[in-house]
Amino acid sequence: MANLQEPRPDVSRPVNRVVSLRDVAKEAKVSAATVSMVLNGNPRISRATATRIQRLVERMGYQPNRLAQSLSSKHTHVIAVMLPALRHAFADAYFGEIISGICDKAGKMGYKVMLEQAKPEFVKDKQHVRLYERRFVDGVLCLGTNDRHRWLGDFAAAGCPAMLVDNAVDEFKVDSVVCDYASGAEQVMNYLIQLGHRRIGLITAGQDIKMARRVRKAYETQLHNLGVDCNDTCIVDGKFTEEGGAAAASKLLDAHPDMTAIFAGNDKMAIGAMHEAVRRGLRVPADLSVVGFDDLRHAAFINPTLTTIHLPLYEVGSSAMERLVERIHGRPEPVKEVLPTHLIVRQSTAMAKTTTAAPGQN
Amino acid sequence: MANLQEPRPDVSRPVNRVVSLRDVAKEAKVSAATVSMVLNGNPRISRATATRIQRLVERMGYQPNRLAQSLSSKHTHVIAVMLPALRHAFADAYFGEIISGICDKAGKMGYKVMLEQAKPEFVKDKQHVRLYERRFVDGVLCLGTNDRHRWLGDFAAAGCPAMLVDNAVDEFKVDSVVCDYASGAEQVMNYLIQLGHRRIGLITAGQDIKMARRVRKAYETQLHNLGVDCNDTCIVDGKFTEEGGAAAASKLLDAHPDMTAIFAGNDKMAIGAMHEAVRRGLRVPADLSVVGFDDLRHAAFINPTLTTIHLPLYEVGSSAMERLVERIHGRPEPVKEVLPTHLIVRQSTAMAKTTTAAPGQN
DNA sequence: CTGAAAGCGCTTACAG
DNA sequence: CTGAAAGCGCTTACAG
Repeated sequence: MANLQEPRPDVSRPVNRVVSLRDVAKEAKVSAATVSMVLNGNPRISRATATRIQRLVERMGYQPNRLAQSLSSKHTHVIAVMLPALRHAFADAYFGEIISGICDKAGKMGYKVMLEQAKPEFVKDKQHVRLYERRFVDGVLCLGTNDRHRWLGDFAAAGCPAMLVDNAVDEFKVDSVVCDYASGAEQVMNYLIQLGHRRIGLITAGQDIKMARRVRKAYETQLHNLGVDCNDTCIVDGKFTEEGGAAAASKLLDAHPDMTAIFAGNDKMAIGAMHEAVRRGLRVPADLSVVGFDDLRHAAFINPTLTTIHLPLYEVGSSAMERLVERIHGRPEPVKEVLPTHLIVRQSTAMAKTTTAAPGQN
Repeated sequence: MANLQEPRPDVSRPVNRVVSLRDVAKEAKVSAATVSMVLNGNPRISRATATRIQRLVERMGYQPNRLAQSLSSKHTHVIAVMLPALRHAFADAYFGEIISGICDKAGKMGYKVMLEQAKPEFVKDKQHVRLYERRFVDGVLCLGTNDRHRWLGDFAAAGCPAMLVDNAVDEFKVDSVVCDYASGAEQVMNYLIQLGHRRIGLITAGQDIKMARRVRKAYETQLHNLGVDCNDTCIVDGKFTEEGGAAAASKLLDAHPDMTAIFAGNDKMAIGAMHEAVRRGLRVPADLSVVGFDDLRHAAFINPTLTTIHLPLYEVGSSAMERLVERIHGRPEPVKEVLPTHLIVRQSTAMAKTTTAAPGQN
């Protein structure tokens, strides 16, 4: 009769309790260390024991507690994505595309992704480094950075692996993976000039962002080489937004009624510019050509569809993730990766008016 | 002379090693438990010791290791956001707006947010529950779900706090916070009918999504009450995308050349529909009124600007986060929250052609 | 090839 | 009001 007690569940171990490494070890009559090594593929364990234990793990439905794993192993297998403190950062197709690349690659590499926003108090409290110091993550990917983000220097100081995504900052030695903005801007300018445009306006934004400065630089250089004088009234800040783009276009068109083309530093500003042009009764592209930069999804669905530079944002995210993990694993060389961009010609651009008047031109 | 050794740094403790609870305790000449309790605001510790230790913590720059904290305390203070397995889920303004609300609220509540995508293999391997079982997170927020997502039932079975965001599923008892889709659709239909529209097409999508079914239901009921016969050729699936919306509009306009209004189940499809209308030489809104659903940011920046239903997505995300934490803390009552929606009238809608012909109407 | 022990850095009862 | 001990669930040397 006393034997009847045996199958009774142990009170100190509720039936539904999650099974631990020790439970498996006990069941297999080996040490916890052995089970751990089997799970981690340590070749020291004999194939026989390994398969026997693997089966048992399967059968018992054992799931390692990652807190314990990480506490022991010192690796969290989590990385943080830092977004800028913009109200619509998460709803922004630009960041979304990068994050998509990051998450897909992370999944494949066995990493999890934590989302953070670089709000003022957050960085003031050094939370961005705490993320690493307190063992939330193994490294940080920074999106939407600019030169004023002095907290970027904190990562190196704390020994936290970090990488800038689609931007670079000279001041701090931080790794980066970026799109080739300079080449993109050159392609736009070459194309517009080929179409006969001379009076070309630039809607720029974020001159504290190195990549944006490169676009402006390329624009100025091309016009300069052409002998077109481009004073500052040809360049207006559009704040990266549709509203800003519309306002900037308004300023440009007021100052230069003869303007035949507008090159915007991103698709959103280009869309705002087109909006403003239409509001003024201008036809796009007949009266005004508009070019964007980004190739966001809906650039192909506005009216007219937008000529723009395609940025390989998904690939930039994916590659940045990969490089960051290499850094985490101790790769010493600094990373400076540049991915190619290319022009997508759609409906928002046409020959400049003056040139179309010339005979023999098609 | 032997005393000279004392200040020499202990070899077993590298100078740069991160300071631990024990280091603080040793320095303060109290037990680790005491320091821990001070940090956790346990009132058992005298004010004197508490402030003394707090100052020391500050001075030594102590940062608690959250892995150790979580392993002991059983709380991770992390929640997961599960996105659907769509290629552009992260770049989608709809999800972005919700995530924004979630992250802001999470930050305020001391929670971190982990990003996951419900890819087929992910859910097949039960990774969505593992997230909880393996102690990555304390709970899960599910976005973009539908009736075919049978894995939603796994959360309850595993005792994992979970919540559906902006959708509900009858089959499983999962909490939810949603926008009032039924009321939104009613507002659209009332408005269009008031404008004199009778031949109204519906571009729908995701009939395996309860919220989408509610929109369709409201559409059908309103037309039925009006005595307008609406056969199935008035309802076309647009797959939630611009392309799908354009194709759906094409079908609708082919089948019903007399159609004066199209109501799309989301803004993207509405934009696609407008695109198709313009392609056919129809003027929006003069020839065809188009109404969207979502009120995404760029709905106000397309041409013409889009009349649509505003969905409080940020608030839905924020509220879902709050409710989830309540659930994690043991709140027993199931959550079914519904947030109000409202019509935003912009430029894409006008009086129906036939009615404008009638005298005395304004 | 495997085990026993120590340790990761906290929190939580249990004493006093 | 505070301390010593046990424990969270793993991994990593150290032995043999």
